[in-house]
Amino acid sequence: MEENLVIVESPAKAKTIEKFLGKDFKVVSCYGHIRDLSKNDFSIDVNNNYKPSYIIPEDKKKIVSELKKLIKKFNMFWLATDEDREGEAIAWHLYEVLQLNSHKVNRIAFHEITKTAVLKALENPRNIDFNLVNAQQARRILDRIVGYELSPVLWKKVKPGLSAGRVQSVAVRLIVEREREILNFKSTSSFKVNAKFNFYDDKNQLQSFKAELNTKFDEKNKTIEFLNKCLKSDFKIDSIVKKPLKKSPPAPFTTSTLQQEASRKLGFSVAQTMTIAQRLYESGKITYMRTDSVNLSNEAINAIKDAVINNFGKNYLQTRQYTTKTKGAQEAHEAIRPTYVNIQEIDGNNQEKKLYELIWKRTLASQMTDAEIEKTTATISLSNTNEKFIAIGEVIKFDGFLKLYYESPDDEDNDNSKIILPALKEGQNLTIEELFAAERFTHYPPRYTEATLVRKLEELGIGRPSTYAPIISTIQQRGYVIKEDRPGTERKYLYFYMKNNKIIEEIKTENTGYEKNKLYPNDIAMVVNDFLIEHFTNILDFNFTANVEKDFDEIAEGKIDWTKMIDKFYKTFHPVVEKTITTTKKSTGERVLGIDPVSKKPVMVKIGRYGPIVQIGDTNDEEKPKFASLPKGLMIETITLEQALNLFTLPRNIGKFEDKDIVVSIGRFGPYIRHNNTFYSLKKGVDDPYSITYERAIEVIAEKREKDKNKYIKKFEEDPELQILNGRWGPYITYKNNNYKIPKNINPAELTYNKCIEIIKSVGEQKKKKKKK
DNA sequence: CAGTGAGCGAGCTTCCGCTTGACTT
Repeated sequence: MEENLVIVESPAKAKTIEKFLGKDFKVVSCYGHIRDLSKNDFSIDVNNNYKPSYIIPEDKKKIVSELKKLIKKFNMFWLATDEDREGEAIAWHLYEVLQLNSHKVNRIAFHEITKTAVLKALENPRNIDFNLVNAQQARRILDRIVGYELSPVLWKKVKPGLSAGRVQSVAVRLIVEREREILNFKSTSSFKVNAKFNFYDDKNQLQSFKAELNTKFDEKNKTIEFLNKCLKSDFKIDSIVKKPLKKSPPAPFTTSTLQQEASRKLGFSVAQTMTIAQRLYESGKITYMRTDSVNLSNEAINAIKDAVINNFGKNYLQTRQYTTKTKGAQEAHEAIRPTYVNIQEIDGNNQEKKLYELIWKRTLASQMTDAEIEKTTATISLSNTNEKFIAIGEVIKFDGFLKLYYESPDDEDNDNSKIILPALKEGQNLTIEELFAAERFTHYPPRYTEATLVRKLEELGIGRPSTYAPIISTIQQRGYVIKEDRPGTERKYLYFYMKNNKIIEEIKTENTGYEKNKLYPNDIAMVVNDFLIEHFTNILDFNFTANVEKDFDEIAEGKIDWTKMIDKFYKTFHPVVEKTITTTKKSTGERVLGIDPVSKKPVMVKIGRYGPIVQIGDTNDEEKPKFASLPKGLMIETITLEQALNLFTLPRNIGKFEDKDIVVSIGRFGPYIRHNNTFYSLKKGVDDPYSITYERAIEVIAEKREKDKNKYIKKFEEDPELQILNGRWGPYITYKNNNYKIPKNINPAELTYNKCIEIIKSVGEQKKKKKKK
């Protein structure tokens, strides 16, 4: 019989802790929750005090049976799961499932994985906190009720397969509402005036600097009027104001801030950041990567201190402890930091190195001095009018943490690069060298990126570090949201400049509205969001989570009974579900666009069985209505009558080639040309099915034919069904509608018939083996 | 692979938070 068994949540943590403890301790991991409500039914008995029925999910059966075997060999058990709601519940589930003897169980917790913290925890065992466990059960059951009652409503009233939930529906709402703000945004323009001034300094050296006018003109004529005044004006420095500024370093990384910075600085997606961080964590290079805490252990702060002094000297050291401002933070772990701060560079792939470097820099910077900046504002007056030019310069007096780390803004375009002004004196006369005015437009609010959506959710206290990445993938998988790039459009703007003491007008063009990796709502998101807001306002409220969190806290403090809280919620929520199912009509987002001038029938857009469609004529009419699907880029919300009618011009017969018709249309996989029963895809952005010419269509056909020539590597007389082809991922064998990979060491052109059959058989067996596993 | 959108009905879909691997096209 061995002595002590410690159970933690993560295997990497188990490995580390085992090193701190003596021979009398074995540390194992339970891999998170081992018990949950069944995925396949509601699993809550609403007539029996909301009694949940828990099961051990398929993927946890193995670990549970291993744990069961293991506990027989030990005498004392230490449940060392995280010290938060979920961690406490995991400890309780372990206790129940493993049927541990209550006299032999100790509940312990540590917020940091350091030797002192672990040893200290062992000296302070306690019992399982059932209030905290109940707070978790309330959270779990509330989420199940909301998710599993709302989703079926959507299946009946909108479309099968959809989903709704406390977190995802709010995330979708944010994106839908932002898109509508953008659609309704009216851009206005004004004229911004800039100038460049010259003067000779004490040493008779020519100096120059740039300045901007303190007013913007909303009319072209006023702008010209002002510019003409400038031509006749004298310029002089009116005043110089110097102001010291301090900039403090940002707090060490949490999951959310790491995701944001990795997105801005390294271009990583939220999911990418998490997988890379996971690898760094598993190889012991960084602390736990799913955390909402900005806290650093004392040991870490000491190590960072040394690292700052070694790298930058004492002048740059300023230790600080950060406190979290995040709503609902549970702070069960430290901030994300290098395990060993003295290691500046790690082995690993490029991405791992980059992410580590980012974490290392941010961690050190957090314990460095403020940056001291001197901001100079010079005001330049005109002799013949009251407007002033303003020149702003910034000089870094002491760089402090900026020596190492600079937090990127969301929008790099708005980052006014620091201007250094020459030494200026009040009363100095200036001559104007350059003068220009450009028409500038107000910009719509920015669309969400993955990272800015995470920040917004965190701000609202919605979602947890472990769920930010999954939320983003869920709302995309359900078809609510799509992440993509969209091209901008050209825009003309007015530009005036001074030349030979005259003002010259010019029309320039610029590209605007180009979007990269932004989250766009689909039509279905708009329809579902409107439906949910109409009938379930409370759940979609941005404060819903914050409100129920207050209740969970009271349950955790033992002030209220969890079943009472759930009962109160269910008694108001469930009747609305029932009422919505029985009394509301199906929601299709239908919008009537106008009348078709040919048939004189109404034209409408709505969500159909297979997606958004335009319909001409009513379903009840004698004559069946005509349908056309909305192609990518057109939305129910914004499509015009003209655009809708245009969709009915397909399929389009554009002429005969080699005695056969060429027909252009749009199918499930996008626009295509059909000729002689062969399909030729049209690439988006290159060819438009509504306007493609006969000549261009023949070109497309010829291109594809040329490509197909290279498609066949080999055919066999023994069996025409067996072929070696060149595919997107290289050469492969195709046989009876199945494709088989060719091993890398084999030259496909030299394959014989028998060798192919051999490959097919061996690959087939491998597939079977995998299925069994 | 490149139709579809009438209507009926069977059987399916779904939540949020803890954890890691196992996945191919």
